[in-house]
Amino acid sequence: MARTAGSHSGITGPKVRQAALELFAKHGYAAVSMRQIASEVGVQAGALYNYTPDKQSLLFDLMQSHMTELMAALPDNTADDPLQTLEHFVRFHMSFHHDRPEAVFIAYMELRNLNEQNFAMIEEMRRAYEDRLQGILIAGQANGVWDVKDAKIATFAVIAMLTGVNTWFRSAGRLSLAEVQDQYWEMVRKAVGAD
Amino acid sequence: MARTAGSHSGITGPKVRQAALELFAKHGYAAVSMRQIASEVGVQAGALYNYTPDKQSLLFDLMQSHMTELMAALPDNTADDPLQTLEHFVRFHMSFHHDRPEAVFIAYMELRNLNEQNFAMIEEMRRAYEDRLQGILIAGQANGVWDVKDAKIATFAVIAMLTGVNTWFRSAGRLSLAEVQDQYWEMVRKAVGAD
DNA sequence: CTGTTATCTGAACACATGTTCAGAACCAAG
DNA sequence: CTTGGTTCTGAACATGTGTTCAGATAACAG
Repeated sequence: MARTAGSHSGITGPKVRQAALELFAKHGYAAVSMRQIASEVGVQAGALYNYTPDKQSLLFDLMQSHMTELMAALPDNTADDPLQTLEHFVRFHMSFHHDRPEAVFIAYMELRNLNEQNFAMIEEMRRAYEDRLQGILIAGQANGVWDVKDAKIATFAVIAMLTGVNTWFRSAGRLSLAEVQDQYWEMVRKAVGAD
Repeated sequence: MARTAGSHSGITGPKVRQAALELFAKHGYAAVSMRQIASEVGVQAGALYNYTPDKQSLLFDLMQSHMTELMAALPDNTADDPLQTLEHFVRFHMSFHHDRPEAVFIAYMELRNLNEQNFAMIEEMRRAYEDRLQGILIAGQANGVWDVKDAKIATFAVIAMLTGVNTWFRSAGRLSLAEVQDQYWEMVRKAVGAD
């Protein structure tokens, strides 16, 4: 019969993930204890093990969810012309990352705390994401829309530049996200040599 | 029992720093124990306290040394024209960071493990470094050498882009550092709108 | 109400943590 | 060889670690 028994699985589960997300982002995976997470949730440490087999899986699940969401949200790019596609990518990357600073932070900082298998899986998803940008850059190069010497290098450069925004941008600052997006898009457009 | 040494302050001291540098860079500050560092040095944990008052100071010293070296090595830029100054900055940043990947990694990843005072000091040094680039960008803007909408944003963008190289560049790869420097310089030059 | 079952507590386990310190081991000078 | 000072060991301290599990607790079905 329909599950529904005694309690708060539907509430506690998400709370555990949320607490882990915030604490890992703030203090780092290694510096956060299961007891701290439990305390944030309002529960004893043992109860966490109803929701994750171990601490490592908790980290991995957060990172995997993030990367899966990222890939799913990434706009398709078979239709438009390369310049528009690149612009969409730039704006998408910035707004998606802006909306989930903790997950982004963890995805970049905690790679070394994944075990070998988990690391390989996340790394492959990251590569798939980078490949999407690289594909766009190659397409525009083939069409003569812009001029990049090495698509791989340009890919790294653009992603690093865009992701870096998360380290300083605050919604309460002097610029809105839209303004920052405009300026970054202009820099990217110029950097690849598009008019 | 068999002890190893007698008066090795001049040897053990640097060894402690080196071991801490490597281990912190590889596993993260919080994930590394004093006993691991000691073992790398070939000594018992207690002996480390002849060289550092505590673990926190060990981290801070590494970061402070790195930032001090960075500022000291940064070429002066009062003489040249802005375009050349910017090019020097770009090439300098890339080669300096390339030469000390562990220190760079630590300087970016372990900020949150500094206590409040230490964090403030490192953060100020970082700001001073960024200000140097910002100064260059403003000077070139004033001279009409290039066109950047917002010098602060351009500063962040350029630094993020350049520092990102450390995450993927390997000397054994298909490109030399010089080639990568050339390409990044071209992208930066175009991004700021210089001919 | 009773019976069932998912959820949680609280204690325990075995081991790791940063740090301290008395005393041993060592080196160099006299 | 003796003395003096530096460097290191080995054990200890108090606390924290991830994880397990028997049993208490709560929510539902009948």
